[in-house]
Amino acid sequence: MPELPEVETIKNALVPVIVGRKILDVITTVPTLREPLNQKELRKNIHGNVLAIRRRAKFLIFDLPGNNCLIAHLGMTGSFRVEPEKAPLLKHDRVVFLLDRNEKLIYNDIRRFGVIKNCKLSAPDKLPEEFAVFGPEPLEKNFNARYLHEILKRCKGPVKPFLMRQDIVVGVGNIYASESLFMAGISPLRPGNEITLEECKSLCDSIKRVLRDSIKQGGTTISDYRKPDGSEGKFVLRLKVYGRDGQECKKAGCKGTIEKIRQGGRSTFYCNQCQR
DNA sequence: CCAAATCCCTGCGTGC
DNA sequence: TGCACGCAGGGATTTG
Repeated sequence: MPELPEVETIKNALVPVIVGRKILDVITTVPTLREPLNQKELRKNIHGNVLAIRRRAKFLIFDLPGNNCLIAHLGMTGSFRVEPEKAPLLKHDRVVFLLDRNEKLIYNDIRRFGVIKNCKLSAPDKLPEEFAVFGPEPLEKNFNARYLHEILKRCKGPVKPFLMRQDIVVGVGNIYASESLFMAGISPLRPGNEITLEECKSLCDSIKRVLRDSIKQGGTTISDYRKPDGSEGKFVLRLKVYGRDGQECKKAGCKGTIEKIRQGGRSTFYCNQCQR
């Protein structure tokens, strides 16, 4: 569930609380998340001052001394919170980072689809080598109509699943893919290679607007997602199609109905009238 | 080579 | 009330 706006919101909340603090120790409570949790490796490398917290794609990067960093991916149900050292652990608390000033940073993940690991960077400010496969950040200038058109013209299948591919553009998940296509008035069923440069411009702009608007609202809370302070993101109130199957289209003057279909094993929501 | 299907995991809602 | 089942979806892996 956490897509780019949710991860960005979490980063923004963690920066003032965590940057400059010292990690003293790491405790794991389960052997694996999506990948095995290597407690030995984590304890050895994840310690010292947190120099910065960055986001790339749906990953958080906690920069540490010695070009070490902690990589965190929240999967579907991951969350972070800060508590006093003595506070009891809750169900599904998977990794605990002991901090200075008698506090701890806790990673909770019901379904264990997340990733917590350490990584050595080639230089400060560099990204982990495994991130080389990622496409552009959707809010950066190198994600634009010309780029998207160039990619999509090689995509024969329906456009929507391609928007969720992290090697094409990062950070767009199931919710924002549906919402962006609605805003652009493009059907999720349209073959990628039939989408014109002009439509790519519209789609590109829509992706940027939807993501920026959601970040402003603190992300989308559907069920599990919470900001680190426990509050909910407000973008759910602005969703136009996601989760609205059977309801009226919200576009002014449109008499369409929101449909729900399955694409690539995921639900897609779209208006049967104003998305062509 | 590309795309669709499957799997990982837990909680929740539904129908019988 | 309880149980079986489907669904939620990020992403790696498998299958077609």
